[in-house]
Amino acid sequence: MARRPATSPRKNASQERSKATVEALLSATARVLVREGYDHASTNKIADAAGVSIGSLYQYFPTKEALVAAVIERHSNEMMDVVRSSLARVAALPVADAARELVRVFIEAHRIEPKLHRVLVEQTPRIANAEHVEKVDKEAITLVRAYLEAHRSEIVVDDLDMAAFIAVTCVEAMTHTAVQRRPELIEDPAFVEEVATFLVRYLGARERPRSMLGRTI
Amino acid sequence: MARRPATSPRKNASQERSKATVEALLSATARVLVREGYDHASTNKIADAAGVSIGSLYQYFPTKEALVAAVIERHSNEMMDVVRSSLARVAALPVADAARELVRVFIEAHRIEPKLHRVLVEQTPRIANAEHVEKVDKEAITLVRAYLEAHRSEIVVDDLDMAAFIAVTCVEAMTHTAVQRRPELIEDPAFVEEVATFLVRYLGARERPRSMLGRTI
DNA sequence: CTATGATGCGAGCGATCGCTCACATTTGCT
DNA sequence: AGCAAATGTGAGCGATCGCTCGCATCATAG
Repeated sequence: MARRPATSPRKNASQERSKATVEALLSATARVLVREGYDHASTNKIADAAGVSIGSLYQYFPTKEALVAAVIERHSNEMMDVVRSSLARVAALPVADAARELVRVFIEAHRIEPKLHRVLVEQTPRIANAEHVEKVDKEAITLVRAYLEAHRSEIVVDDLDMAAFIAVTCVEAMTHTAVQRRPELIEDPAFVEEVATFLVRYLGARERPRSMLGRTI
Repeated sequence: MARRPATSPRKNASQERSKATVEALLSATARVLVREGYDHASTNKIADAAGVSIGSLYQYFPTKEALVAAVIERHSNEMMDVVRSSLARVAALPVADAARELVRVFIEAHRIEPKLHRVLVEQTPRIANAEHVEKVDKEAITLVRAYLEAHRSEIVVDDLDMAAFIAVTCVEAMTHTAVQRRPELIEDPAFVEEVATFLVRYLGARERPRSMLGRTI
């Protein structure tokens, strides 16, 4: 009898059946988190919403935090995919266009389950959260830095690390804040344009002549 | 007998004694929040830490959330004071200097109990939190907008609302992110300089000639 | 002093939480 | 079919939580 002490999550979900259980748990967790917030999202409620017994929940996730961490990981991976795949096609574009695309892709990434995103960012206990939320930014910074390196002749900033950090942090903040507090801006093309302009002027690339700037909203 | 049903907080803390109790509760709440995080900061622990009985706690604060909300209010008022008083002295300065001061004052504001700030921003239930955290930004945006209006001739942006929103949101984000994830940047004068430059270039004000930009870190 | 209201106290209630475990059912394999 | 492993079940435990309430103590006015 090699059976483990029954507690602790089962190592592998080898059969199809159990994959479905895990999937049901993850999506139920997301739903309950959105509906109840972190504090009131009890494991019993989540198991109910998943149509799964509480015992099964604890066979795949050792704690509530582990369950939420899995949801965070999945969500931030989805966001990273959007960012990665879109930024990959930008390498050859001039700075002004790349900046616009960077802004666009961050907004696009925030369209993925925005309510869940909000709960995860705002209510999730620190330990589980920081690592993954930070990961998106970290990778974006790396990608942007590589782009800036390749386009050094077009820009005037000196410290590429600093510039990439500033660019990503600001775009992320603008996007995040707009999504949470000014939803109307998300639909406004002038907003994308303005934030892109913000970036371009900082990086020092040539932009459209000022006489053409006109009103932007 | 005008005594209320004993429950619900007592209306007024008229005597000196009760003011001290309220003060003890507020500061104990801050301490326990930092030490335990929101979830594990129980009202019993807070009452203990304040050297006050749990009953007294509930005579001044109807719920745990109300108690935390009071701490949030007090903290964000302290931050607003710093921002307000410092920005008031900037009105006459040219854009480049004002931008630098804006960055500096936000960093300064984040020096007030940074650990408490972090817990309040990151772990506090939404309802109590959003209103006050947002208030600092709202007021800063108003102040910055007024400044931009007065200095319109120095800048090239068209939409002052948008510009003020972008400026404040980005400075706040840079500061917040730096405080939480890159503490070394807070002490780095080049960081202030770089973010200020970021702003100035966007606003379109004249800045030091590019030949002088040199390395900034 | 006494009386009265303001303030302080803390055992403990009811609810809920995260989580366990003994057992049942299903699946895969021979 | 038969058996073992994988997977699923849910009553309920112990802990903790937010919070109540009956009562003690303190401050002040008369």
